[in-house]
Amino acid sequence: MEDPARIMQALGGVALGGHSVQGGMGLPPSHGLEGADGDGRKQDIGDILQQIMTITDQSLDEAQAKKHSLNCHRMKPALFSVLCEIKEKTGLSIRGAQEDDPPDPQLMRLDNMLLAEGVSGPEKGSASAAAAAAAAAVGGGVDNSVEHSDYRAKLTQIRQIYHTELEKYEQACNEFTTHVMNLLREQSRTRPISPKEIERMVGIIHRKFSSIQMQLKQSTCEAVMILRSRFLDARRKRRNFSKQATEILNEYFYSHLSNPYPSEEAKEELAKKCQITVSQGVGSTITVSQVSNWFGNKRIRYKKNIGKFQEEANLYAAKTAVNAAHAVAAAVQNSQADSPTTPNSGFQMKDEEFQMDATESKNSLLPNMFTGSSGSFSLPNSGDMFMSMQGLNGASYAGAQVGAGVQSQGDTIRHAISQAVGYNDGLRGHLYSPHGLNGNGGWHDAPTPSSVTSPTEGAGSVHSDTSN
DNA sequence: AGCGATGATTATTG
DNA sequence: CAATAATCATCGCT
Repeated sequence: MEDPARIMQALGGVALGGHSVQGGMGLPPSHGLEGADGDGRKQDIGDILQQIMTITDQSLDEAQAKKHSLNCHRMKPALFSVLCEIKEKTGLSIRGAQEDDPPDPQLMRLDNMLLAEGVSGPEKGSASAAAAAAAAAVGGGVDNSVEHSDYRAKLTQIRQIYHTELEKYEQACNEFTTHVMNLLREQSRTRPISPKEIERMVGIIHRKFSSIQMQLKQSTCEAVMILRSRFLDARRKRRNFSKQATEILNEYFYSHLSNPYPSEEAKEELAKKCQITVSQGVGSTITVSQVSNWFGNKRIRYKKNIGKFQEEANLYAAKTAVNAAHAVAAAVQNSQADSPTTPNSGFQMKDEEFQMDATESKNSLLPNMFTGSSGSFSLPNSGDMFMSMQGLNGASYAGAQVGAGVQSQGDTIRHAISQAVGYNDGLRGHLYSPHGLNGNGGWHDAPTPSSVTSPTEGAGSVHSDTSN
């Protein structure tokens, strides 16, 4: 183990691609020829060895000259035999030092992790593609939306650094190996070096470099772990959705109250819509999985305490109702002649809001209301819609035909109204009636709210309630 | 600080 | 595997 170590020491000046490798190469300081005997020749040998050692530190010309003089030295044959002798004696220790490299379990662990994290592994195509793959691998899902861009970018960075470093080390290793081999071959003329020893040398160099690589891998792993934990922490650190986003989600929720389970496409659309709406602002972007979370939370919380959400339900139901009404009105052109209520007041005061809603949601909201949920949207009942509108405005419904207004409590009244409307509607019971979830409290079995269930029953009782 | 609202995570279930 | 239910952790307000 000594020979090679010294040689490496002698070659220590070789540049390693500009990278410090101090950690990996724990080279022992050079002592003299510790085990050498033969005091008489020791001095001579020491001198010559010294010359050999310093060869590499000198310019080529000098080195050539020195080598030449060495080779022509009269003592050369003697020295050679002496070296052979010494070598024979130390040969045993060399054999003993022969270490095979068992697949280091830790290295394998690191490799596996890097592979799993997408840091190592096949370098496919562009960096962005690789980054995407990496992100997908980490996310463990199809959730490769904008939210992860930060994470992805950092992971890509790590990946790039890792690969460049790895490349550099590999290159340095190769250079170093060839350099050493050349030197050894060269020196084999001055001292006995068998090809086997060169081979062994190469092996040792490779081991050294692979230990450096392991360090690199380790630190890369650490970096990924840190990045990951930060990322997870950041995810836990929630940010409330923007008002508009919540609005959009709520609109969908309450307009699909009978079956508030948006399909994957619907979720995507909602997420997209939320992004667009919030795009300019600093507001958080919303992902599909966040939409899923939101609906999950919303369903459970709504079901848990319908009362608490009633006001909100009315609000959004009315909103969509306004949309619907407006659309219907536009389509049918003032066919509300029958309407028992006074359409104008309630209708118009919401109009401006409608404008806004209509522009931002005309594509999905209306179709949902009419096709998605009820299938039929016979007009005659539009009066109910106006009723609900007024109710939610809180202001003007009092004078309207629903006499219940006597009680000042707006909430209860709105609740009652909503129930009444929920039962009557031509827009189908799901509009925002809590009865949308079958009396048992579950949505599960009613994916397709058999809609046309005529308003016959229910309506009566509820109505009577309200009017009293 | 306390508290409710709310987004996210976890465990359970069919 | 998606939905639910429970729980966690933070936000926003008072």
